[in-house]
Amino acid sequence: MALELLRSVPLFAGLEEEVLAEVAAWARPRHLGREEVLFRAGDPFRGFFVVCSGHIQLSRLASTGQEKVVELIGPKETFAEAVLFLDQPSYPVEARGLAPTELLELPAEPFNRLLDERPHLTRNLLGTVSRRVHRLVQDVAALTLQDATGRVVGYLLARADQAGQEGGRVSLPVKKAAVASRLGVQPETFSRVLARLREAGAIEVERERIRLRDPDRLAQFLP
Amino acid sequence: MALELLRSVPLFAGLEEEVLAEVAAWARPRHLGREEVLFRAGDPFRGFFVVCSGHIQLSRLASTGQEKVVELIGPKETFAEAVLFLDQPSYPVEARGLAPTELLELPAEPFNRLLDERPHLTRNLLGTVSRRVHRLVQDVAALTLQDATGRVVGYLLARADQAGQEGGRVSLPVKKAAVASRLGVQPETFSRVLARLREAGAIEVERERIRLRDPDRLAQFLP
DNA sequence: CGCAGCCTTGAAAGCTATCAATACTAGTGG
DNA sequence: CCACTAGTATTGATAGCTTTCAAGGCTGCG
Repeated sequence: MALELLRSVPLFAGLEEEVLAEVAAWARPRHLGREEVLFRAGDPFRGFFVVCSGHIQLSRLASTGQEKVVELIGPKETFAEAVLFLDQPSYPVEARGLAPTELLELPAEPFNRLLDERPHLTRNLLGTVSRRVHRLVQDVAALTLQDATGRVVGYLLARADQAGQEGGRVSLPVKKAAVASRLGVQPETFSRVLARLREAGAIEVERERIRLRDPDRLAQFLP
Repeated sequence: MALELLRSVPLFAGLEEEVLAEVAAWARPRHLGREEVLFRAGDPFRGFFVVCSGHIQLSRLASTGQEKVVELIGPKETFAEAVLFLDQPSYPVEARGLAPTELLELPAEPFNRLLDERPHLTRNLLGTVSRRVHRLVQDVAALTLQDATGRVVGYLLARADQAGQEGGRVSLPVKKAAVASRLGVQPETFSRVLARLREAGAIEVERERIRLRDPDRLAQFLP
């Protein structure tokens, strides 16, 4: 049920039940198949989204055909909220499903009105967008201050923290090429880095499951 | 005068005079010398800032001593607004003056209260932070999809648009090494790229002033 | 069983960083 | 007014990392 899910989304944390219900009433369920495009860069803004299950890839395309994955979005995460407030509301990236994915679409207009009535929601939204700024700044720094190995190690350690899985088990959310692009690396390089970490005894790789067998040794690969 | 300046800051655009006056009353003037540090990464958040004159460099330091300039802030621009809304309010970057700089510091607390009373201000703030997200996404994409030449050309063209100086005159806001770092390039590479563009007849360089003599030819250097 | 997609591995090329030296500028003090 | 100096920018040569191109291996599905 939509309401159930919304409650666990940080953006809606701490909201009164009635507000939550109102949001849920507006939310439009959407399904997205594997490799299916939700919107393209430049499309006019209609609303933003909450992921219920599955994974979304936000990417930017170069004129050469290359693409860079800007972000990978998983369950209970929102995306495109910041587009609401741009002067020219059009999506700056492309969104595509990486697997069969269930979404909720939150249309711009009713949400916009709700913001004016509910300061708490607005405050949450500012927090969400601000965290995104923070993460992007980290990404920019990582892309210039760290080499490929450093970025991969940083990603693994961050994911181990966040997932909180004991024993340092990390599982890549999507196919490796997408993670590689997210980290600003070619798939081949990503594979080679993992191989080197494995040979060094820092990790064990089995399919998309990675065990951080020696986090300290792993951390030594950071610049 | 502070009030005069605030009026021209996008963040405060369209606000009632009384609100503007209130903000101005709280604003604390600060002076920053060349290379003087305003705050370091990790310092507890006290407030955010408006640049009156001069230039600020926001940078992130690696453990190796290297630094990456995340953003260059000029007159009438604000920075660190997004830090207000992080769960753990501490500055994620270092701010340093690149020249003698006049600032206004807007302390967190009174501002926070004002936000709850003034939806318009909150809306502006969301717009400002969202634009920052947008720019950062562009930066991330540029760092991975374009080579050094592409990023320099992109920067020159963007600055020519924004400055709106006729005849395509661009002047670098600060010393070249800072601009280079902002673009994710070493100073030597930046110098070489400019030299190549000059030899190709696309630009003329004189000190920190650059003339875009042939924007079309310049654009051909983009990937 | 065979095919398609994904991942891995190898070799070579390209771009950028790094190290080093020189030119240049601006600000300082004689 | 000129010489000096420190900071800044340019240029050259080399090394290193990553990308690119190519081929082989693995897996899951029809």
